[in-house]
Amino acid sequence: MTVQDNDLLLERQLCFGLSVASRSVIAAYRPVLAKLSLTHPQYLVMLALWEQAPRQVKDIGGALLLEPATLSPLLKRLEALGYVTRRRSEEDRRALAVDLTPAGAALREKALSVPGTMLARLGLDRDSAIALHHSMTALIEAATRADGVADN
Amino acid sequence: MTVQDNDLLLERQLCFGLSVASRSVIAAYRPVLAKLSLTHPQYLVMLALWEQAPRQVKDIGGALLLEPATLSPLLKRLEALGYVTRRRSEEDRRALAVDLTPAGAALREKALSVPGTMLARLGLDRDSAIALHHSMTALIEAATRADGVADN
DNA sequence: CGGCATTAGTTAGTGCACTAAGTAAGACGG
DNA sequence: CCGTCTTACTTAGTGCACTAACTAATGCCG
Repeated sequence: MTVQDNDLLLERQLCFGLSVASRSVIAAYRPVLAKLSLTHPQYLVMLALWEQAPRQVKDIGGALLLEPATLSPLLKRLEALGYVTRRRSEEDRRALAVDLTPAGAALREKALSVPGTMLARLGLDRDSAIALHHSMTALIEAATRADGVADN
Repeated sequence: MTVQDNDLLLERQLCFGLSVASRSVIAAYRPVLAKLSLTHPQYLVMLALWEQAPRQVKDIGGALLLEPATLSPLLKRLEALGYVTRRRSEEDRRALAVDLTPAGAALREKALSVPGTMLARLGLDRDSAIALHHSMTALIEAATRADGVADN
């Protein structure tokens, strides 16, 4: 078995570990978020709106690194749930002003317990969580930078 | 701003960072894997088969932590690509024996360069990759263990 | 002004991932 | 044996995520 052959195994552990970890953690969120009637991506959008509202689709997409085409139907589902409103902006009628409804704003109170619950579920203390966050940030930075580069 | 309010921000960084990192890294793989005509999940299945073939759907699912319902159509696409065969097992006609075609086995040679290319693209050395892998493994372990636990 | 490129969202199409329900084959107890 | 339980996979339905193509509003330049 050559060095490259070994890489094919190691590498499986790495890229693979990342996607499995992501799916596993999202799965761990599922029952917790179900109490808010939210999926994980919907939860992230709500977090973005709780930090600032109203926001444009483009702005939310920039914050979450999601394509407008992904957000468009997701936001309609949040609207159907009664958590957000979608209306064209007055100043620029191309832009959509996504805002919280009273129910959406109120949901924040119920969401306050989510982080604590999840850290406990995952058995993480703040330090590990922060360390993990640093790794993820560095990876994101490297991966998005790699996007523009011509590879061979 | 209370401690819990702060958590809602920190936590956004964590769970969120993980899923963004996963998507970003998969996106970085995309152009590399396109040369093999594979998506990232398809690549993971091929890695599993290069390690051992033939394998049952259940077995592959166990290795990749994927539901049979996810693999079923994915394997049909790999079959359509000419990389694998799907036929009922002789011993147990419920089970599907997923095996490599000559083209699928040959593809492994082209895949040998992927790990190196990706580590370079992501600017990771082996040590960081291994450290990252440890974090991911611990997270997966914690998240899947949390699955069974009754939460409140 | 008037035309034309740019920008913000939406729609269509493909593929992944999950849950729930269905089918078919093996296993097992009476 | 025969019915029942279990197991392996498939199908249906929902939702996320991406690319490409489209619509509509804005901005800009001559």
